[in-house]
Amino acid sequence: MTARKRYWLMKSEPDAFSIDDLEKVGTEPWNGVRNYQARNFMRSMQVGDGVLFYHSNCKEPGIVGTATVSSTAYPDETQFDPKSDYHDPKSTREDPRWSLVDVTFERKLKRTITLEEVKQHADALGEGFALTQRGSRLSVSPVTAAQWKYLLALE
DNA sequence: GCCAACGTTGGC
DNA sequence: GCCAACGTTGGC
Repeated sequence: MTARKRYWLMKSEPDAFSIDDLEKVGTEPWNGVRNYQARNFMRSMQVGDGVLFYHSNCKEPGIVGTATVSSTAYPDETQFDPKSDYHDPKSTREDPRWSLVDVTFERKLKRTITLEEVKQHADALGEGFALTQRGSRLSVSPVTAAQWKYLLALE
């Protein structure tokens, strides 16, 4: 079964986990997502899908690199760990509530494509792009092939 | 640190 | 099932 490659935007706070951190570890389980919509997007991911890595809640928010999805979704272990910030007492092993995928470093962009710059291209990106949609706080969201191409051409 | 936007929770 | 209260996100 091969599905057509799809594309995603994944946000991370660089203080917590940056593109440099991903480069260092190579592959990271994308744990801690506790939003159903974001979770559902991860559950629909396929190995090989492209990821735009976005730095949020920092001095210069923007797209800083690319990664690839390197596993399909599986249960996020941190939900079962009482000591974790991400612990969810309502989740059970029999019926895990939260999933994650593994994300593997691909490359850092030569420069940050800042949120400010992305906004200047809002019209070209069209509707339904998370970063230019007002009020969108989803940490995982879909990107079209056209948006992917357009954004990386800005680099 | 402020605050708008939005998701979740829980009383009724 | 409504909705007020509360918590979180994330730009600024």
